[in-house]
Amino acid sequence: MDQQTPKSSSKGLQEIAEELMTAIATGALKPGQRLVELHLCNLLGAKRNKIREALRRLEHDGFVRITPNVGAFVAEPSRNDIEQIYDLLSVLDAMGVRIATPFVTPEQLKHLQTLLNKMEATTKPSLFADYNNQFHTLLCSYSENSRLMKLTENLRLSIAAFGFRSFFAPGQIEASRSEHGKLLQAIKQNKPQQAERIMRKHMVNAKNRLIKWMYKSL
Amino acid sequence: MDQQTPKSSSKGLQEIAEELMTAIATGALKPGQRLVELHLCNLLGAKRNKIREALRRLEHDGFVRITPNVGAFVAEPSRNDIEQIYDLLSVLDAMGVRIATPFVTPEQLKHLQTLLNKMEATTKPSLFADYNNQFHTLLCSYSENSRLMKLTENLRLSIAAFGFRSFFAPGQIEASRSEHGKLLQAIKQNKPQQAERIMRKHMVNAKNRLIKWMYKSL
DNA sequence: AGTTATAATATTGTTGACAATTTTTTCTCG
DNA sequence: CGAGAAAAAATTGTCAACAATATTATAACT
Repeated sequence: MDQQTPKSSSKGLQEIAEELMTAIATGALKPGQRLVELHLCNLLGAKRNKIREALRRLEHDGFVRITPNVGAFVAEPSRNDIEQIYDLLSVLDAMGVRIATPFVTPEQLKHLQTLLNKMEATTKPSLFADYNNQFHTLLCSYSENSRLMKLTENLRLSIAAFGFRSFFAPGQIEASRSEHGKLLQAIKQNKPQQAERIMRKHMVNAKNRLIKWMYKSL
Repeated sequence: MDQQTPKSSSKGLQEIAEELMTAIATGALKPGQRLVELHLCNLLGAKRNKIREALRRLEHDGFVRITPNVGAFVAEPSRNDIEQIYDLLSVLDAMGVRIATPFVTPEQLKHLQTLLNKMEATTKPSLFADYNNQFHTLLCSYSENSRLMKLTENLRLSIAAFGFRSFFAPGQIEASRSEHGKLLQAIKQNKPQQAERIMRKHMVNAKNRLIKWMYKSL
């Protein structure tokens, strides 16, 4: 009768996968950590088959590494992995803003500005990183390309566990702010190509800042 | 004892998923067609749990649509879906060629040229489309970004079932040839940015040609 | 004949049990 | 005490049976 029963019974695959992803992204599950199916079962209140499927999906999306007959482990992204992910994000986010720019409404602009304001008001790196993610995600959503959205969300999550680290380096928060400012201006002036260029540069810079900071001893 | 047993026993998830994807891509499984788990079981010689997991992955990657308690159906990409996929491919393939260009070896260039030659020699649309896919895939592989590779392969497969149709339109094969020629030249001359631009334009053109052809009655 | 209710079948969803394998612990011997 | 073998426990992989639901076929009625 009722069209949309509120997913009455147990948790769905999507939910479980998301919970696991955020647990990995927030660092509750640490890189290299072993993921025992039964533990996840009573941790998330789900049956083993569901956990199993979720783990396979997470492997496919690069969040965990599965060794046959041994088990699943939280992925430990190498430097190369990080660079790959940022390279992908740079062109995808840039594409997003290019497509979105001509259609951004004043309200949406306001939301973006609000997030930038919040970023102005904070100096705490982890919080700043959170707003930063929200900004990029929101902006990307305005492109109305659901596939692009899913891809970028996944990529962002997969580096969330350590992407925030670059904001600990001195001067990086300021640099990020300034780049975001320029970006928003290009959007306001309805210049898609310029916005795309700025975004791409911004993400490449972010990549370089993070790499430099993480591997600064070398 | 032996380090690498050759996947002795039954089929793995990866295999099953790939078989299903190619079956969808080649049109052996048609858009909208219902996929009954038991049928796939004795079709692929796999157990239901494996089929199940494979279907879930395929749903996640956009190859099938799953309705709870009802089942899985081969996806029927809408015009919007097709545009989304081509838009993604245009920036991803372009990124691939940009990264690859500075590192392409003479041998790799030769392989690419060989494929272009084959494309010169054929006028059969489906065969042309096949070589076309091989060309793009091979070129993308030279970027050495495994994530990019996986993404573009999936995207290409997900439109393979009808992407070839545009080559039935008069003049489209020739247009594609000329664009590929320019692209290879830019690569030979080690001009990454130019190659990137050409690739992007090429993919946008391909998108427009396909859309125009598929929805020409409108 | 056409339409609706009812039964039969088919299909998906879920669960627990068991086999195969790996990991940990214990035990034995030098 | 340490190394290595043997036993125990833990974990993953697999499967078949069952429940819940949807689809199809049949029957009853107008």
